[in-house]
Amino acid sequence: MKLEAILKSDSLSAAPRLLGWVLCRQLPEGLVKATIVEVEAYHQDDPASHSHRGQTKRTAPMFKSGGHIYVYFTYGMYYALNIVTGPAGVGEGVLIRAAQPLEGLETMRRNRSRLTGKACADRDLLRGPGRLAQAIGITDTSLSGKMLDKSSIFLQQPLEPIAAADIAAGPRVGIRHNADVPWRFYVKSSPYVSKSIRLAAS
DNA sequence: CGCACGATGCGCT
DNA sequence: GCGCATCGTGCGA
Repeated sequence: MKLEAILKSDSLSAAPRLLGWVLCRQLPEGLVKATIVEVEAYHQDDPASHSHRGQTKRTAPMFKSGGHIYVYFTYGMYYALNIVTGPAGVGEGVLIRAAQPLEGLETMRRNRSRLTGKACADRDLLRGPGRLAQAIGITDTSLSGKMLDKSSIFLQQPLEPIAAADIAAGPRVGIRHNADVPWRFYVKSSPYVSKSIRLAAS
């Protein structure tokens, strides 16, 4: 399936289809690549979504057309990366929660250790939205509202398509409202999904 | 191991 | 003020 078609669809359809796509980020030190293994869908009618209470300066990118980027800052210290989906005017998107490192491991390790001061296992480099953003060098919200490809972030087609049988759905992580709906999607066989999910799945 | 809590700043009521 | 689409640490078993 073409990326354009995926990004044009609503977040619930787009989220599982983004699994397996390769997230790429061009940094001064070099190119960094990782395979997306865990995502969550958020849309306007969803009380857990930032777009639910309407458009604000912060959430405006969510209301742009599919393929834009939405970056938000939370818990006083973490950033999280979302891919906006759907038509312009509708506030929805897909949170990238975890990925498997492919290229630029050195750069990612350096980016992560810069904050903690400690070494980080390869498996943990991109496990969780906050860590993922750190590893690929997102240190502010300046990418929010930019378009994929026209910025330093873009997606490449999966090296191998993820089998439908290898995709699982479950409740989303860390939210209060609408916490029961199974709008988190992840690659069942991947050891790179976040820990709470692996516990929930096992 | 698992669990509980503190860090830390911005958007929203 | 409060709460957050989180993470690392420190403690006890």
